[in-house]
Amino acid sequence: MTARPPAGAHRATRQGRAIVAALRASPSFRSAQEIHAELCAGGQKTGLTTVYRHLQRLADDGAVDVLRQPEGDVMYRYCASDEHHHHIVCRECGRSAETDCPELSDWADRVAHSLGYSDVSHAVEVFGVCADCRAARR
Amino acid sequence: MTARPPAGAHRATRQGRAIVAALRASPSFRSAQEIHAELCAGGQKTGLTTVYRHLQRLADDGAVDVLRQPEGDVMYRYCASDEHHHHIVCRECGRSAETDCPELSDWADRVAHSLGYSDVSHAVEVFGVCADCRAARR
DNA sequence: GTCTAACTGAAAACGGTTATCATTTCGAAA
DNA sequence: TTTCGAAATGATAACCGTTTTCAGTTAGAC
Ligand SMILES: [Mn+2]
Ligand SMILES: [Mn+2]
Ligand SMILES: [Zn+2]
Ligand SMILES: [Zn+2]
Repeated sequence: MTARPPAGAHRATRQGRAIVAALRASPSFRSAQEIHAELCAGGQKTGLTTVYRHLQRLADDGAVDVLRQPEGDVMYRYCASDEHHHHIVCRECGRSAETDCPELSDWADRVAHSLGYSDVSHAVEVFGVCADCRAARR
Repeated sequence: MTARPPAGAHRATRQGRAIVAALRASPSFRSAQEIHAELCAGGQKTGLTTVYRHLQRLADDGAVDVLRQPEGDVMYRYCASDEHHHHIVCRECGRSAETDCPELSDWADRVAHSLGYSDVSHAVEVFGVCADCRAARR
């Protein structure tokens, strides 16, 4: 009886490394299509499907944060922190910064419970214009 | 010279009234497709395109609030208040309640400015399980 | 009643994402 | 080092909510 491998681990591939590298190199949230285009342009041939698959798994594993823009596109960013936190995203260039949110969690819990809701979670995104973009404007 | 009408006002139609009525009657956020199905089931023949058009205009006019669910579908709800506010949405049935957010605005402004961002806006949705759904569970 | 811009809705187009499936590749075990 | 099955890949097609198109209908000002 040939005891087969555990079957469940991730395998190291050129494409996976390239996708993680692209995410790590960017201070902004990026879409699957942007990453795909970037890899192709840089000579790293990779299927769009594969990019989607890796981003999805990275998100499931909690390695990247997912942001759904007001327009609907889903964007990903490699996060410095693995704690729960939120982002401030530049409306013009996409650059984002992270911030924690103790007061926010308290507020959400308090309000939700007072209205009879349990199992509370919250989604917060703050948008603005970053210093660079403001300078470039004028 | 026949002075033509102002050209810009909205016209009263059976379909428009039905859509507004459906929104007003619901305490939950509803999708365009849900509203369309409801109208058709109730004998109010209406094109899906028309539902989308009315919801879009109502949203532009600020008469309804727009919520993009984590899964991506866009949902609409007729709002009681025209002030800036946020929602607590039941993950199971969609029922929502409104809440204001003075502390939240302060938090967002403070954090954003400290990171160099201006023209700050924020999007917040709180999710939970409402009392009815919690009761129905067990 | 006339007239025109607003409105309607069936059908086709759109665009991002996911499913399919034949093929390739990784890597644990032999 | 060779083997071999699960994991990964990627071209293609399907999906699905939404938007566009366009020919026909209708509200409502005159
Ligand atoms: Mn983050
Ligand atoms: Mn509201
Ligand atoms: Zn910027
Ligand atoms: Zn509920």
